[in-house]
Amino acid sequence: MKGAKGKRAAKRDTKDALKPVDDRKVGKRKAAVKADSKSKAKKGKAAKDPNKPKRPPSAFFVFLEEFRKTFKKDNPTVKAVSAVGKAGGERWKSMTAAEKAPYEAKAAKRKTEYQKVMSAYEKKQESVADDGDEESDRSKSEVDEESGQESEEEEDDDDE
DNA sequence: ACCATGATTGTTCAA
DNA sequence: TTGAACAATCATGGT
Repeated sequence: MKGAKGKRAAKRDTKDALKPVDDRKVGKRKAAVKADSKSKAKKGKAAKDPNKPKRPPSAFFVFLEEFRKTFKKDNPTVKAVSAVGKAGGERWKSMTAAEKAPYEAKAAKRKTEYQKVMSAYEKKQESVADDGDEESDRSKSEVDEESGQESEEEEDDDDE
C-alpha cells in the first residue's frame, strides 16, 4: 500500500498557531538532566542504562554534521555552537525536500538500526517495574549478539 | 578541573 | 495525541 504515505498521522493543519512548542528553550531540558547528573552523586535512582541507545541523528543533524565542517571552514573564527545551529537551521529551511531527501534517507536508515537496538533495550524495560533501590549487579545479561548484516535496499519514492 | 550551557530542528519515547 | 526531552558540537564560564 503505497497510498498510506500521503497521510503521516493526522496532519496538524487544524491550526499551527496551536503550537505551544515554538520557542522552547532547550536549555531547560538540561535542567532536568542536570538534576540527574548532579543529584546522581547521591543515589542513582535514575539508573544509568547501559543499553540505553542514543537517539539517531535526525536528517537535520546529519546535515548539520556536514554543515559544521563547511561552516567552520568558511568561518574558522566562529567558535559558538549556536552560530552553526542558527546558520544550519536557516539553511535547512532553505533547502527543498529534494535536497533534504538524501539526509532523510540516511536518517531513516539510522532509525532502522536504532529500532533494532531498541529491541534489546526493550528487554530491560521489561524489568523496570522493580522497586528495588539498588540493583545488585546481577550478572551481565547474556545478550546474544546475532549480527544481522542485511543488505540495504534503496527505494525511491517519488513524493511531493 | 569538570560539567553544564547555548542553539538549531527532528525524532523518538512515554503516558 | 501530545508533550517533553534529547541527539552533536565546542568553547567558555561557573563552582
